[in-house]
Amino acid sequence: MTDRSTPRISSRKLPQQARSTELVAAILEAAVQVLAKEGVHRFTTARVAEKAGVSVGSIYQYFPNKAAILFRLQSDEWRETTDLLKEILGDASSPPLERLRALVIAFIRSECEEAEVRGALDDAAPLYRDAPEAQEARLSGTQTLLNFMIELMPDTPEAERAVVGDLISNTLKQVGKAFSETPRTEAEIEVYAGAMADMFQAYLVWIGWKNPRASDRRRPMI
Amino acid sequence: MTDRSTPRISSRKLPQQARSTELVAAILEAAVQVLAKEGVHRFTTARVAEKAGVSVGSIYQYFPNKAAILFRLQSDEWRETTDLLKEILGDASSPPLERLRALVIAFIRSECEEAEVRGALDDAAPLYRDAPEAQEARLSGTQTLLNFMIELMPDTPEAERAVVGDLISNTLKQVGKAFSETPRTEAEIEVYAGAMADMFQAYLVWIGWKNPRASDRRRPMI
DNA sequence: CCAAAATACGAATAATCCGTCGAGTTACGG
DNA sequence: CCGTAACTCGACGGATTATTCGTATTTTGG
Repeated sequence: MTDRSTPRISSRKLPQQARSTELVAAILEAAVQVLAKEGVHRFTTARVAEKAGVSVGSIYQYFPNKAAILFRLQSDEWRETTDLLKEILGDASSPPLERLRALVIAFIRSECEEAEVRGALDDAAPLYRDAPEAQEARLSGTQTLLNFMIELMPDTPEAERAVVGDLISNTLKQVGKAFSETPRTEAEIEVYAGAMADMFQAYLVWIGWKNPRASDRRRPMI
Repeated sequence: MTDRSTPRISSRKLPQQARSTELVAAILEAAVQVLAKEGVHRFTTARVAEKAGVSVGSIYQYFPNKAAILFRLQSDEWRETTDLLKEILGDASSPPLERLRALVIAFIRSECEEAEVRGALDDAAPLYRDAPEAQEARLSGTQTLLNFMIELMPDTPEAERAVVGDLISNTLKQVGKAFSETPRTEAEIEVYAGAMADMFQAYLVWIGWKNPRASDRRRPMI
């Protein structure tokens, strides 16, 4: 790897004809398989090329380097997850704490479903972590949750809300990741995610009770 | 790396004379420096040897492979942290929830202090994660906390207590790790760790309130 | 002071891997 | 139908690295 300080990691050029589009798709699919079956330290351009039925050179037509393939996979996953969260949070009909609970369960479940690939992607993180695109993407993912915190803690001072939001979203992300690293049954998932939701709820209720203020009549939180 | 399925990772042989003891110490010290300054992917036996002022061959007298050096570093850190926790939890004079708070703050602070090395060690985890010694060590670290949970939730059924304990210790560990990945001021540490302790406390109080039972008179939890 | 054991050395080995390049192939536009 | 551009190929260069092993040096015990 050419190991410049901030490696380019976006696409080298975009596929224009049909065959090259398929080629990129084949590469990505093969990459997932190689990653899941062999792990990061066996994840080589040669192996991906072989699995995809293309040549190494072709990979480098559309990916500037190996890390770019991994980043692309991670990027796609992030997008999917963000969409999932947005969908749940967008349903304004159910009360905030219920939406939070639904979100926790959905998130944990989603992590467990693709644990194989995600675990390997985390191992590979050092390869693309420093790229500016990655930092950007991570930030945007967190932002969605932080905005939702305003709904959950309308009467909490901005500064405290930021800390609490950071704590909750980090817990969700990090603990969810660790939890999904070992295979889980659906029952285990529900119990654990339920407990996590309970913890968030107890915390938020306590915060709400600590900062009563508010226009006096407001639907209680639970 | 010889990449056998379950690589030996413990010491190859023990130093017997004074010079070899110093040599091992020099290797470990150099390893820390290389790791902190260069990162995992620059962590090579050659670089460690050079920094330590010894030869590559000497390294392999006492470490079966590169991963063993990293595992040894991680192992030492785990031991230190475990001792720290035991010390705090052992003080039977202060009430459980206060000890938990002290523990959270001490743990987070300790993570932040050695963030440089720890971050790199996490990146290196794939290299030794599968070794039986590592799995064992991880387990023992968690056990200390789980035992403490009995004190915190005397009236909670065993099954639930296990889940809650796992959730709390995972949160502490994982979120602490993520938090320490960016440099923090002492003030930030206290705010964040305080918030985490608040969250645990709110959760535990809520659980205690949900499972009242108990021999009626028992010192209330807060 | 000597023999044997422990220790230290570092060049050599064997393997791996990323990314390039020039030649060959396929599709497209006119 | 042909010239050009897009595309694909895969051997090869260049670089890095983990680990070994024969040799040299130092310590120890007697």
